[in-house]
Amino acid sequence: MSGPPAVPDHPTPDEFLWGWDPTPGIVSVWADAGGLATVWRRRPGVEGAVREEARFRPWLLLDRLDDLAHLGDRLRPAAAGGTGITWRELAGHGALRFLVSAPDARTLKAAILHGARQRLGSRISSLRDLGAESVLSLPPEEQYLVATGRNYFRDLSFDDLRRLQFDLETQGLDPATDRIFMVAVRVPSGVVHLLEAEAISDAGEAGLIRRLCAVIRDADPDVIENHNLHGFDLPFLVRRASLLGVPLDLGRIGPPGLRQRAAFRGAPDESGRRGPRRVRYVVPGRELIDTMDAVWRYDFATRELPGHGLKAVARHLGIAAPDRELIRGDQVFQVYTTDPARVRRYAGADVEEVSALARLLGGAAFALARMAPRRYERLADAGAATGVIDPLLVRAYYRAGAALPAHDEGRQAPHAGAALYLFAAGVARRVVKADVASLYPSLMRAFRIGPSRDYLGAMIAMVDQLVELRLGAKASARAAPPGSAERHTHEATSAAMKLVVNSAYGYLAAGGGLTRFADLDAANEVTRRGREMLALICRELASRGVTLLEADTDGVYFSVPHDWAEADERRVVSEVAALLPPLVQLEFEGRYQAMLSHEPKNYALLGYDGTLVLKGVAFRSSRAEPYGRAFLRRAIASLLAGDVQGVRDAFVSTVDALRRREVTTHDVSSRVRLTKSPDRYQAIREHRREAMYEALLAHGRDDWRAGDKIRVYRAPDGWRVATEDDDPRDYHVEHYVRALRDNYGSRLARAFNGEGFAAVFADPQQPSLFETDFAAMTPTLTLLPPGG
DNA sequence: TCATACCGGGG
DNA sequence: GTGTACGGTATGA
Repeated sequence: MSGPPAVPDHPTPDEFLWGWDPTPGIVSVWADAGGLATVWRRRPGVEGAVREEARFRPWLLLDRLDDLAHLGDRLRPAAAGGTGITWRELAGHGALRFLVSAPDARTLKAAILHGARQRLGSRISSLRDLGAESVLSLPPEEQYLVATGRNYFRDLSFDDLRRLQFDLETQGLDPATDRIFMVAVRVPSGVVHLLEAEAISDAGEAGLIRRLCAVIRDADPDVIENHNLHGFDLPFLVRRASLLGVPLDLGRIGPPGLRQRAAFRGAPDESGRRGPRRVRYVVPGRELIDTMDAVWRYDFATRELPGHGLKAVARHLGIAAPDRELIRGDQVFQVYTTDPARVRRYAGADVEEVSALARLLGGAAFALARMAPRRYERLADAGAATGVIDPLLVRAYYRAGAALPAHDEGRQAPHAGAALYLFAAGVARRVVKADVASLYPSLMRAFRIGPSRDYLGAMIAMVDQLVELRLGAKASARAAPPGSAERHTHEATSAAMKLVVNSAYGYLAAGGGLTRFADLDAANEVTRRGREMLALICRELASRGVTLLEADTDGVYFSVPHDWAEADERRVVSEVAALLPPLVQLEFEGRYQAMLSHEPKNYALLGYDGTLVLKGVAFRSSRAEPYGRAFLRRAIASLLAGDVQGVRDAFVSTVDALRRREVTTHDVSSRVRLTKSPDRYQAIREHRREAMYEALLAHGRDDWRAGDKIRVYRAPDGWRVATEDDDPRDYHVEHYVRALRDNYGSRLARAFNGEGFAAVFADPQQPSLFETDFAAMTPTLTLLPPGG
């Protein structure tokens, strides 16, 4: 490859990121193969959206013109100003170098297929059969947005959108048999309508669906939201409406009925049911947003949510009302028959929470839609690499008039990942954490590592710009009043930029089957630089007199000598930071009284304010029994305070409490999930008995459902079911005594030598030959050999 | 015991 | 036309 080829136009990095057409206020786009784009725009504070129609020329990219040669002189160069099918050869090195367009995508497609069949045979039935290496064809809306340089939401803030939430209440989960009996609808003004079927009958349900459509048409929202909208409410509604023969007239134009698009997550495809083929519903003029997607994306970054259900998330994020009505899913309809007011409160709370959740977490997708040439609803459920970066790159090359590289499946190069070292195990004091902010994007910028085939340098230019812009967005967010729309928009912009920047590396590593510019060599170079950087940081820290504890990918824990002050800690971090390339920033992240280092990625930290944080599966197993969990926290708190006597006391008192049966049944029970239904278990019971189910049956229960969670505990003769209102304390004491030492005590073992551990966790009822002076013992730190 | 298959959510 | 990921549990060999 020679140097970068000349390209006819010179898009700016600004245009890579933001497009170039300043048209403000676009809230939805719908385009068809005939080259008609319908655009809805609104002005802040004005209730109605304006509908505009625009003509565009459908276009696609080909690797050759051969298949259009049969058109003869009906195929004309774009420069000659033809109105039929035209072509233009793009500059640069990419395989997809012919931009062809026509007034109608269908005639263009038909012409290509006609030629392709002559060349390759009749098995070619769609453009897809030509392969991604030969053709790039975008959905009509994206063709329009790429070609015009327009984007959604310019000059709008999230609160300028007209958003509507609706939530179905049904008799059950199966639309073949269960009816919709209530729908809660929150319209953009904030008013909540509770629509109810006048009777539990075909006519009653059909009337309910008609009223739902009428409320939505009246409110005329830009956006329709719910939690699991695409996984439950829409497919359920579509199915019921079809069974009842009610038209679903929800769009802003066109005939009634929802359209479908292929999606990875969504409802199962009704026709073919092999593989992960799913569909999502689409409607002209409105964006259908599932808050579960936003929750998913949020949890991917934070990994702190207890679950992804609406109620759990709302509670966790502090948007659930304190008196929030809760009803178990399988009881909703039954409660409705006896206490309908309760179900109304419940359904109303659902839509209120969805609205708050969408506002809290939906901003990132909103901000992305101001950059990438895709519909807002697509950006809300797309992965960052294929869903955001790829469209941005395609637009950058289109704008430059530059040929696009085709997907390259490439080789499956072995990929070396991040570095992980455990330098020491046991208890360390005066611990400091230092880490590199956004390590991988920083390395890409610092060493100019980008996809080798990105000859415009668009990806690095975008990462550079996003990182810089994000600093500005963060500052603007801080400057804006808390809770204001302005602050919200800036925070969302910052979050969206972080998402894109952090996925740039993932884009490289994803492999050519997924992303157009994938480059495993570049990805390997990023991780290699990362390992090198981490090793350098560790080496330089160690040479300044600290003790290294654990290093993982982009951060390192170390302990400092006893006579160092915080200023000394900060000084070594800045000294080492100064040795790194300018764009790689090592930061002082935190300091702790003490750390228990157990295994890689498994440790406990005691802050100077006394807070104890446990990290890793060894310390936070969901199956852990409450008594063990409580013991572990108490013992580790003592251990990190250097109080071995306290650890011994925690163990002895827990053992004593078990033997005196002072521990409740609940506290020795653990939560398990039932996977077999009663029927299924009965079917295999003679063949193979399973303790959990036997316990349930012995408990007199045969009405459970697959997926239910129960608590069980060990009795001397097997497993039993623990219930809320019964506390028989007939558990197998010695089983739990053993578990206390083997499952929980063992997590402190690295802080002792063998004899010390044996003494601390010795059975209090079996006096040893000599007394141990626990108060004189100190937890130890063991330096591990490199590579261990 | 280890490998793999499947789940998450919605009423 | 799409293209997730991650940690847990259940299962089967």
